Amino acid sequence: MKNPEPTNRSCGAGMPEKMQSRYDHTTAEPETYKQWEESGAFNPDKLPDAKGREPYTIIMPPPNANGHLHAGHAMFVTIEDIMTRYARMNGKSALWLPGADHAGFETQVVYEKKLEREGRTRFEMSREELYKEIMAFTLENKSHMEGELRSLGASCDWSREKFTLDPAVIETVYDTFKKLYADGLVYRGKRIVSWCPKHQTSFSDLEIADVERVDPFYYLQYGPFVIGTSRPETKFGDKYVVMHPDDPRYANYADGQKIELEWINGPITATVVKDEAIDMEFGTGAMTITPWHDAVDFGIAERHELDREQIIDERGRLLPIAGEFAGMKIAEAREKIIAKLKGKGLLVKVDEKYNHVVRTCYKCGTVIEPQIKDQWFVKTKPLAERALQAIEKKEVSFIPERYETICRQWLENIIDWNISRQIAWGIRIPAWFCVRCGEARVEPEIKAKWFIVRHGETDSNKSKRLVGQGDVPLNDEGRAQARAAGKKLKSEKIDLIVSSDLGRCRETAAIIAEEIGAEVAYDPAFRERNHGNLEGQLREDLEAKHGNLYRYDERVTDDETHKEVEDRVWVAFQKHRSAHGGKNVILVSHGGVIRMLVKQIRNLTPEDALTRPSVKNAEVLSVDVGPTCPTCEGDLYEQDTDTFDTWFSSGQWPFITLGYPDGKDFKKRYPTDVMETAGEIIFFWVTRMIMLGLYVTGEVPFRNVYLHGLVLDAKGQKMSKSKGNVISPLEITTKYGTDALRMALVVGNTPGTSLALAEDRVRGYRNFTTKIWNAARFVYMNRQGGSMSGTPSADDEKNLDELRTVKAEITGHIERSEFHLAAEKAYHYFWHTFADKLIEAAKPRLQGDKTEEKAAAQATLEKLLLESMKMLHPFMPFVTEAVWQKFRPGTMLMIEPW
RNA sequence: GGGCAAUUAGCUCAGUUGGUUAGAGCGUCUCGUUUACACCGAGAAGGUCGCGGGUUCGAAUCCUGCAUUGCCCACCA
Repeated sequence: MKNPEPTNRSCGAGMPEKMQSRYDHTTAEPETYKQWEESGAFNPDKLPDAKGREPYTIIMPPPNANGHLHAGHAMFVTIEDIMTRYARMNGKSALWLPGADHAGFETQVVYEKKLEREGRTRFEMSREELYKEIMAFTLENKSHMEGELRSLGASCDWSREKFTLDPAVIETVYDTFKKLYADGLVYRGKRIVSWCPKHQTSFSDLEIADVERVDPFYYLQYGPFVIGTSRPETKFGDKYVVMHPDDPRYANYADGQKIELEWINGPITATVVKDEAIDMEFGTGAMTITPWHDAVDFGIAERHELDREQIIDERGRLLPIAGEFAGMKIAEAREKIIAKLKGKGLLVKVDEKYNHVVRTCYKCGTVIEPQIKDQWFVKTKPLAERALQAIEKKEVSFIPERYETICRQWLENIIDWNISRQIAWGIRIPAWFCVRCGEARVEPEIKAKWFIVRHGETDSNKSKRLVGQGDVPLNDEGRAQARAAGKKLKSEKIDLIVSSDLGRCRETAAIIAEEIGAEVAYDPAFRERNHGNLEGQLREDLEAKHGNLYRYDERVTDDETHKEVEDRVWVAFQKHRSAHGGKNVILVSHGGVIRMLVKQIRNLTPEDALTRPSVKNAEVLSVDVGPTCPTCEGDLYEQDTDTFDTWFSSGQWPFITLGYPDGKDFKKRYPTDVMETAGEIIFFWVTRMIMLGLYVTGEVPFRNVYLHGLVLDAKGQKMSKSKGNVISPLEITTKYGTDALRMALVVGNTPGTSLALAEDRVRGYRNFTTKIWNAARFVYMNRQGGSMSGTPSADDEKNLDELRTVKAEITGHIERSEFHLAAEKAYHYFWHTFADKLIEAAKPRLQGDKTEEKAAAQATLEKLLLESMKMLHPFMPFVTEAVWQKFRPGTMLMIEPW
């Protein structure tokens, strides 16, 4: 139980203020932080003598704004804050620039889990809705995260804080992408990518976790060959059998030779291919290939220009090529396929305990299903070569040094970087595709936007009656739909609405116009198809009588053909387009009309146009008008829906945050002094910052890289939510104080190695905090109305000398980034020299009756104490500041000269 | 299959360029209710520095081999 202390105010006026007998970090820490922040001294431009100071800059690795800080964050805050505080006290213009990362994929995964708990899914939401919700979620978490950084004592300059989705950040990221594109270093390629069927996105190689598994391995009879596979479900399309050119067992077969053979779903023609990628030692030395779903096979197919067929869809189900197995999930299909093969006598043998490595999604553990997809890639070789040169020339140095080799080896073996992610949360890729031919263009000039909206629901729609040019009104649902569409379009700058003049479109257009405040022009050319005497009849009755109603240029009876609609509508559309030039226009029309409009816009075949699902009531399609496409002469585009891999933007963080290219900070502070971050993200982040920094600015982004290890639990195990051994830094600081946690994280922790965080250790440093407070209280108690002075004795001089020696050693340690040694030395000096020995030795002198002696002893103690506070301040900023201000009211230890 | 790191007191870890009796925190034991502090003080026990070789006047520290553990990388169907 806490013993109630009289408050300071209750002391009589004129009496020296007493120090409370116990230091209460829970109240002192937030107050002190507030005072620091309000003083403005986190901002180097507001430090005393700001102009004469030499720049010192650390860019904070932006924590993910999707949750709370973990122990690893506490580690980086501690180390970077030590660096910053020391630099500031040491007379530098110390800037520690904070930030927050939108963490694209990670955050979307977190948010999807939240949706799942609420019984929702992103696949039912529009991209915009999802983005908006995640943004709200992220901004809320971002502010929590910032509060947590404050409570850890981070002396960073909040006035310069950046978020990875700030407009200025996005602009620079776009500029970099454009530059890469112009230099031929970014390309769009049909390439095999690592696809997660659950998350519906592709990954870079770094996001794949290899897992060892035991699975059955099947030997199958493939014509005259026996092939081995652990994945029979991919074998449907296998029509190439590959072997090593030097394999004597297959010397009789020639490259290109055709062989007829019986396969899973009937006879096929197989082609022999000879390729050196084959390992003669493995299995039978012959294998069939599935280029669409395997990276090695893809490589072979590339070299020999072989056909590729997709067997498995994006959700992990078999496609029609699998015949009777189509639609099945892989696990289900595998057994059945094997059963069938066995039935046909094609199963030679099974090795039940085959040990192999399976590539899985690092987030959900789902087996990665390689797919061939169009993605954006960065050609990393030239960038990596430049980075290697810089490392070679020691323009960047690493602590610990071994990371230099690790980094170099990775850069030497780098492969192209897939930077597109199929998620909504992130920076959308500034590329547009020609809707006619699919050609990609980076940031074309968009002259206008067209939105095509189908009218809202009518009772006829609902009852499935054929209504063409008949004039029917919207029903209540239809009006609500129109209203919703209007609201959605509000943010677009619409100049004009063009509408069919039939009632249901008029009404829809009017409601939208009301929402967005634009004029409406009517044009009968956009009326629905004229159904002639079929008008008003039930669709199913007509289908029963006439068969398929979706015919292209053939009448059912006396109705208008789709082709005629197409011609009429396309002429009208083109006429309006030229009339309304650069305007943003909404076109309100009918299902049949939109179908034919889409056919023209996308250059679809009649069959494709007529079989695709119709647009829903009040559904909004959009298309951008851009420059004439050099390939097909179309000028309509739609923007890529993919977003950048989050590391593509954070890889540019140092120069972005400093305001490249013209910012004052950029000119003064780039390259920065230190990049301090977790060793585990060296490939994800550090190497990419070096590559992109050099590429964009011509200089390395930082001179030094300091990498810390993992923070483990007390038993030395990796913390993870699933293990339930996660230590929350906030719980620890609430219990023992931030100063104690910081000491526990820094003492005994060498750079690059992991640290087990045991609560006992934190408690030990909490005790140290108390020790500091009490020693200070003793010294304070003995001053009589203020600091005293007296001629120091020989012993005093010796003690002051010793302190100077210790301080010089600590300074050396800090300068060499040996924070663990510096902290321990300061700790040891304070407790076991200053408190245990020097205070005890001074007691008789203080209690004696010689005033001069007393004053000298007191003055020395005070000097030793305050110097100790300075030495300890970078490590334990809170308690040292509190003590300092008791002795030197009106000043701030944080900005005292070291 | 490669690469890297670690192996020091019961536990978690320091030990900077090789130099006198190898350190810290926590834990254990003994003593101490001395007016800064029991979230304390004084003291103690506890280590053949993973194992084997080598270099050296001298090795926890450098070299080499081995063992164990952990991490990273890698397209064997």
